Amino acid sequence: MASIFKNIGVKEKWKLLKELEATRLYFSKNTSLLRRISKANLIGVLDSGSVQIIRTDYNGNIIIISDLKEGDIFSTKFSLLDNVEYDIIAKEDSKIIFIDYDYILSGNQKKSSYYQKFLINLIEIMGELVYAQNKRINVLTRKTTREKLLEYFYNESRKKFTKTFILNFNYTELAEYLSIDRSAMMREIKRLKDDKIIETSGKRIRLLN
Amino acid sequence: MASIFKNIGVKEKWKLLKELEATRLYFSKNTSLLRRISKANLIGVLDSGSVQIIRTDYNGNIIIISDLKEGDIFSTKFSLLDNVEYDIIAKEDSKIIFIDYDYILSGNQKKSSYYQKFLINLIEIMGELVYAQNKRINVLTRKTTREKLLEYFYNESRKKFTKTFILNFNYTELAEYLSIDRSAMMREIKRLKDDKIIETSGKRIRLLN
DNA sequence: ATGCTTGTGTTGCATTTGCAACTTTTATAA
DNA sequence: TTATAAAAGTTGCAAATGCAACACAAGCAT
Repeated sequence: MASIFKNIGVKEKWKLLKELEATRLYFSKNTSLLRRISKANLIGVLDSGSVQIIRTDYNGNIIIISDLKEGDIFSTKFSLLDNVEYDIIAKEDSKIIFIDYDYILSGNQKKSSYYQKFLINLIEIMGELVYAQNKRINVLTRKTTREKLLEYFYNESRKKFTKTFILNFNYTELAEYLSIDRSAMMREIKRLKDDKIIETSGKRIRLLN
Repeated sequence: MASIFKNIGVKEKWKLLKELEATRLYFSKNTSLLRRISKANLIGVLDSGSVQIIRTDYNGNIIIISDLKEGDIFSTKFSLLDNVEYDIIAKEDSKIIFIDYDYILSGNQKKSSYYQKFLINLIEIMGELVYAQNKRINVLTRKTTREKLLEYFYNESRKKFTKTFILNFNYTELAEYLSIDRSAMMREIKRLKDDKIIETSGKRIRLLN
């Protein structure tokens, strides 16, 4: 798992943050980050606590876009946080380091070894993000509920090198990930079982044949 | 628009590629890149020509995942090119530079200024990629055809600062981007017009109200 | 233990959607 | 120009899906 400060010592970390003119802000539980920070191009690093990126739809329903934990990053630039529907909320008291993204890109920093490590770590994290998003797009672009489920299951099976695996999500979350109605999903899972394509027992899924 | 060699001179570019142990390969029109390169963790930079990332579904239908042009990058790591359904095809005679992704991440290169510029450019490109993917996920996760269309239209309108704009896609491509049936999409567009929510004339869309 | 919340499992029903099969229009190439 | 291909526009219909409304189980906190 990539981390933005990987291979960077504590002292170097603070030197780096100073060079980058980073600021560390404290947010108490259930407060909005976007209420306090400008929507400029920032990268936020969750130093402690936990936050959620959420979307509020026209009905007022809240959709959790992502759950971030210590060490995770988010960005007002490449997340859709410029969009009015989106917000980011501290789920616990949290400390967040903000770094100016344009300043990173401007390249007028010293070429310190830890700065270069920081860049490499950022690339690694972004690579993981791109990969996760590609995987999600890959399932979301399937037309039917059945195809979405099977694509997701086969991917998990391939990743875990076994035909039998445990879901990372609960069923409610899986429906949200696949962006389908939960009850319709349950119905389709039953059909997959009736058709002897899968077997399930709780969160354990087994791909047959 | 970001470019991987931005702010890097021609001489420096070749020095950099040598340091990174990059190789440049030639692919003639309509040949598969994955047939010739290993599926190791590579970043490919399209030096000249054009390539497409495609997915072949179980019916044998080919879905174009992305169209790459000069300067664009792709990766066997964070695209889904490890997936058997995916392939990457030269649409014209093309020259492609391959760089080992793990080698970039290993950080055991010299701290030359052009190497740092390269890293920064890579971050910028990946940032754009993440943003584009987030935008697509944002529309794909809408439940109905109408919501998908309106979300897409409102985004375009906001981006272009006008209620009247020209589609970047043709309607066939738009349906593919939204992952919906084209005829169903056309039907819904007609309903949006009937309901006086939009007006269209060719690729020109006007949002009413 | 008791209540409360969250997740699972199910069903009926109206609506939406994909699909197939067309025609017409617009581009593109010979 | 004329063929040819690609895109736009329609429609009927069966199937899939979302939604609402449940019952029930599991987890959690007081």
